[in-house]
Amino acid sequence: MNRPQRKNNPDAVRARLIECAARLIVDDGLSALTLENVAREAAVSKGGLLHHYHGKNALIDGLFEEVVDWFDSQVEDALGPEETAAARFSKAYLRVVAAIDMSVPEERRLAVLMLMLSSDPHYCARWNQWVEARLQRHAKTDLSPFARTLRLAADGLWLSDLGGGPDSRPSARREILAFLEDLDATGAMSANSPHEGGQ
Amino acid sequence: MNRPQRKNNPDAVRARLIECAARLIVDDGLSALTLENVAREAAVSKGGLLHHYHGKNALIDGLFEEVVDWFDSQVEDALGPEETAAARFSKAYLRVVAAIDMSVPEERRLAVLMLMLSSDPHYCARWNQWVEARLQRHAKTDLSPFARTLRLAADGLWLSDLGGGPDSRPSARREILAFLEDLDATGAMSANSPHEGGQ
DNA sequence: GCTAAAAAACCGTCCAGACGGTATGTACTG
DNA sequence: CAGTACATACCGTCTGGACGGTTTTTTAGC
Repeated sequence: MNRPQRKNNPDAVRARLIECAARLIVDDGLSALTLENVAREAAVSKGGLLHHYHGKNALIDGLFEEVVDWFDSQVEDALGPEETAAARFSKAYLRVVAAIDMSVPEERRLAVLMLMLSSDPHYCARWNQWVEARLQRHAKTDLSPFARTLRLAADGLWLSDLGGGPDSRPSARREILAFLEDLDATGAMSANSPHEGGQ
Repeated sequence: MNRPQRKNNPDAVRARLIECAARLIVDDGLSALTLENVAREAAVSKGGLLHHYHGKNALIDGLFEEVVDWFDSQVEDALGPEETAAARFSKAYLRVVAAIDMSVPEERRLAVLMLMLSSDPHYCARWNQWVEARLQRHAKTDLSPFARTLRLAADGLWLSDLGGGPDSRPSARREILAFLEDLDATGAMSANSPHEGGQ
């Protein structure tokens, strides 16, 4: 019944194409993202690639969408139970970013997002849109300077992951996380933005 | 064409080439960085460009070096007077990044650095080298989680500048800066890093 | 100081290769 | 048979860069 070796598996091919595109970007830089390279990596012909994605932009769009969706769901899962907890969203954001393990392909893709963000104003705008939307949804808890700082630090961590900088080492990362959580515990974020009173 | 007392000034030409390359990247994206474009912007022929920089890589390397040097000198200038102050280097780092005004061409170039960092692993490595070197020099003051967090937040701010995210607005930025300085004042960074020395 | 030679600065053209994309063919599936 | 899922071949464009020529600046010899 279940043939493990189906000859045709377009969904798998599409997934492989996205996956390979991400891998190429992260490992070899944006300039390595060519249709031919992606096709070869995914063991598909260029024509095959273009059958699934009608052009390079479609490929990149697909990749972008996929990664944002993934990140979104991760953050959603990481949200703490208390809906009124200070910096609830930003803490989840940081937790997800800090938990990234670059050796896991799925998580590796987040680096791609970072790449695209910085390289193309278009994706930049779409990312900002996502962030703004989430901030609006969590306006009660995540507009404080503390929340902003958390997200900023998360972005820094994220960037560091991409380049393998000195702060991407697990020990350094754990230190930072502990530090920020400590801040949280001591109520350092009580100095809130003009909008809200925290805690 | 008659040149009115044409003066040969190769250094100025080189500087102009770098400048135009930076401008092109920031304004029109990495893909706009072609030899022809740079040459045209700098009012030099492609041959002339290649006379000064033996290939595109040499041009980019020159640009990279220049920007890093500039940033380095800025941070050096921003270093506080007390040599033993906690997070002395990281605070200067943050100050420089936070002071970036994207409407000033010279400071705009920092965006180029960010771009190159994220797009090419090679420059990523060289940037890390710089950071590591500075961290080693300031090992006594800048290995604490607080210092790390400062730099991370600076990177986040930096990235935000590039994309015009919600945290790049002056008001948000001032809030964050004030928050971090407040942290500093309350001595939150006293919990220092356990380990020492790198590599 | 004058001049000739050498070097540096700069120009314009041409070309091989890469890249995105198209057109067409073919095998498998339902 | 129709439609999906690919492969192969090919095209037009762009880009990096090589190359040879021209002008300007420097150096050397006298």
